Amino acid sequence: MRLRDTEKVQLVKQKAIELIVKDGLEGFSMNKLAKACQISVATLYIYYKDRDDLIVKITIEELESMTQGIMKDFSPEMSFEQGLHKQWENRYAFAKNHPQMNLFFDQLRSSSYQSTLLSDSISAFKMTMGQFMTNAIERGEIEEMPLDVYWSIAFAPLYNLIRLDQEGKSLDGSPFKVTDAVFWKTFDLVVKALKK
Amino acid sequence: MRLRDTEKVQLVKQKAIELIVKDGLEGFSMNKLAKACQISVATLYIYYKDRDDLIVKITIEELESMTQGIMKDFSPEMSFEQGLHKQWENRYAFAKNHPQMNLFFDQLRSSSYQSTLLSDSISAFKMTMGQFMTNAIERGEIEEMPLDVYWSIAFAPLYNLIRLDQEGKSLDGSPFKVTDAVFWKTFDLVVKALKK
DNA sequence: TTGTTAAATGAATGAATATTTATTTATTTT
DNA sequence: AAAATAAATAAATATTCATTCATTTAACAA
Repeated sequence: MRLRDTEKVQLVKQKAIELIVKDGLEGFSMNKLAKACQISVATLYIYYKDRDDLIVKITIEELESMTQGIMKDFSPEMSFEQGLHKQWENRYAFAKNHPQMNLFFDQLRSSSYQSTLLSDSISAFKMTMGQFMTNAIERGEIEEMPLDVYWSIAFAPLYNLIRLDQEGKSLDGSPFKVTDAVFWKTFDLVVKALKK
Repeated sequence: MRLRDTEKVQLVKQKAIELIVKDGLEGFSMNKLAKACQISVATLYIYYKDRDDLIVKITIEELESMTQGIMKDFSPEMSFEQGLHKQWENRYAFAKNHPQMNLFFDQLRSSSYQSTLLSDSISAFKMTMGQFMTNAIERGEIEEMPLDVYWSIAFAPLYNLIRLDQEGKSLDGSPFKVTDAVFWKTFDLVVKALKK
């Protein structure tokens, strides 16, 4: 029995993400991926059943790594301001350490894979986040509101900042990097919106 | 001289948007588009120079229609709360009347067309929006903050709500439609965040 | 009616795509 | 060292892609 070359397997995963971020799913092909890894296309079909399988499996792995990163040291029992701060911290850190991840997920969110992937697998994660909000409301820390309203205010501004930062330019076209100051200033305003 | 069939031209535009929203740019092809319109592929090459030209021209037209819709009855001289309310109203109305548009632009934002399209053409529009914020700060209606922070708080929650609405399901998986009440509740919280 | 012009077409083109095949290579087990 | 097994490959296949070509069709001008 010959062993599967784990370095090669890792390389495939990494290059796939790179290529999809660079060219979009539209410009991503099995042949290009093989060439980028300097391996035979056929090898890809040993690792994965087909193109779809490759994309789905890689995405699920990355999703899991991301939820893990986001949940680090977080508990739905934390106080509202502590908990939300931790969430912002974790998401900020993850975006910095995995600069391609948000772009990668953007690709999948705006593709035919969305329904398969992004809606299903994260349900446990979402439950926890829902619980956190419910607790905060019950404690009277924030106003009562639907989960979707909460989520839209609590996180949409954060991801918009991260996106602008990674695109590297501000809305007026000038160069742009999110500083810690700007980031936490935004956080303060979000807390102001939600707190009772 | 035979006249170009304007109904056919319109059909091509509409079906192109439909297909891109459904399958992504990745799954969009000239042959599929022709088949969907029940015309010859060659006809597409009478209307448009090539695939790129088709995508770019259609996008520019839709962008113009959208900025027009968003700017209706708005002026950067309006008071902060009135002006932002009008912006939310216009964007909400546009999203309702053109349910595919946000999804369509999402496709392009996460593609190689982004730099060509979404950064260039809207600059006048962005200038106006920047002016509106600057005025609000000068009048002391809102706190001082960078444009990107303002934008992230003022509009990212809105678009997140619209997206959830159009996906038709809430974060916990239950069916979801944005009601006027939910929409304006979110608006109130956003105003609360920004106002001095 | 006839000629002119561009719209519209069906059927090709070659290039790129995903996937499969037959074969070779490396590693473990006997 | 030989047999067994799966990894890895190079080369082929069938399909889909964007684009073009030769031809027909419709509308107007003479």
